[in-house]
Amino acid sequence: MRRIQIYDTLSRESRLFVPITPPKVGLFVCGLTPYDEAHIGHGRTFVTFDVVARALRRWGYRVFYVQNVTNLDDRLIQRGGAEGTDPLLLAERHFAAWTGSMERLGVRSVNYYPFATDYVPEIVAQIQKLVEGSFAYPASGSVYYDVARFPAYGRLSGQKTEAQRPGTRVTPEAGKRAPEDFVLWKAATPGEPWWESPWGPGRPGWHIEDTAITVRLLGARYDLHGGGLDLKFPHHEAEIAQAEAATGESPLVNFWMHAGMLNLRGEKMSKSLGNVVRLAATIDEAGPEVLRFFYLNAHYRSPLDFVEGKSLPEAGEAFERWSAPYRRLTALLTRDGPDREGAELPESTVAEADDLVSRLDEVMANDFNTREAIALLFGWVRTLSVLPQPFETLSGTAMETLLSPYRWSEQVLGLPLIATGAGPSEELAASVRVALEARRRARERNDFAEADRIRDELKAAGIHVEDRGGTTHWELRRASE
RNA sequence: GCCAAGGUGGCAGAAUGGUUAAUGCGACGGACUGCAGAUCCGUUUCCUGGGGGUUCGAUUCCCUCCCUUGGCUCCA
Repeated sequence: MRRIQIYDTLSRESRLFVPITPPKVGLFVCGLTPYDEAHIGHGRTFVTFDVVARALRRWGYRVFYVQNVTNLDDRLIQRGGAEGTDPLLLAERHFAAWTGSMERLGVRSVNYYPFATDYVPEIVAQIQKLVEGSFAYPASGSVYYDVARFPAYGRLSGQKTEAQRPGTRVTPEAGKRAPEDFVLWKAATPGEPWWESPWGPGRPGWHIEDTAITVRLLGARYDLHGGGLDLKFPHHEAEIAQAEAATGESPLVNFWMHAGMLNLRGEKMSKSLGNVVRLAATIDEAGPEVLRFFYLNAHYRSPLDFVEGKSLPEAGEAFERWSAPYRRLTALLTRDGPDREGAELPESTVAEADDLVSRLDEVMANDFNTREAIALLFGWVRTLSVLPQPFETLSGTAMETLLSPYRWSEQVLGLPLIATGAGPSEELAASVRVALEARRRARERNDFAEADRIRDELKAAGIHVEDRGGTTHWELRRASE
């Protein structure tokens, strides 16, 4: 199979990817806690791992992609309490909105979204194992992980434990033996959702759901674990400690992948700074393709800076040019069908297309370098724009050849998004034809004022008109562009 | 303070131990156009944070300093 290099954040190096049981690949990505609207930083992470799954599937792997949903935690309880809503219902609601955004962004590779509260028996069982193995201890109705019992704790993040870190102040929590110990099971508080357990009524801590879910669904060891860089410590550190101690197997995952943060004007988005850019609204404004293009226009591990009023318009310009040949070819094929008659391409062009597709696979196999892939595709845009034969003269087969690098992109990058709408309606097309015919006559009699008036009017209706050579082309564009 | 990831042209953002350091956006000039747009051609001069070191050669490897971002038990 293809040689795939993936950067593993635990070993801090790029390594050859070899699945535990090929062609199967287990992929787990930390999902989110749906206590509020998703922002564009969340979007980046999930588009990243969508592309990872798409690429691996293209290369013949059978990827089982699991992404958990923390549908109960402190924030949900707090928010629910403030709104007078059941936290579980609140989570449900935000989850629905969030998957809606994901769908629009073309994130479709997740196989299963397990909810934390559907895995309480697994969670309790795992905690029990940890208690039995003396990796965890109960204290006043809660259960804590005894970090001192797991020497590898801190290897992923390079963090030292509190004990090794003199001079830091930590507010001690009742019952904890050491400040770095984390809660596995939280004793119930009146009015909050709770489950029965050997330690009394309570609910799961934050970290435990992931390992209870992955041990159940992906096994004690699996191939890939993804998430935002901000989860590296303590969350992923805790996952390793929990799973490896509970199963006795190591390593929990072969490759840790962390997506870089999306910064807003150089600083992290956060509620307290009031600089959160909402995902759904951004998709509305810029269009899902442009946002997805923006994300993939940087390497997934690099920090990416988002500047309002600049980043997306810029990405929009680039995407427009990048996808223009695709749109023109697709329109012709849609109109005439794949069997349309016309000229074939010279051998050299066919070979060039094939070669490009292999190079695309190559750059993607190098730690999913989407930016490099996009750059290569821009080279194809140039090739197409200097092609001696106009698209209109080509056969359906020839057009498919020209589209083949874009087909690769549809499959792997998820761009352009396969259109969900049917395109302009026949009714609209007819009225545009009438308007353009009027404009043509106006131009014929050199009445350019009238011709431009018609063009401006169409533009206001979102119809972009271009005179290319002797013919006039038009297409629908988003009003904001 | 500790840990981690980064610092590349006007901006965004790749790559590489070695001839001219991608690609995009923007700007400028030209071709085409009634104009615009799109496209093409050209320009945007000696762009890899500072300083050391290794090397025939470093932007790439090592050390150090500075700066930015993230994490240090809420984080995608």
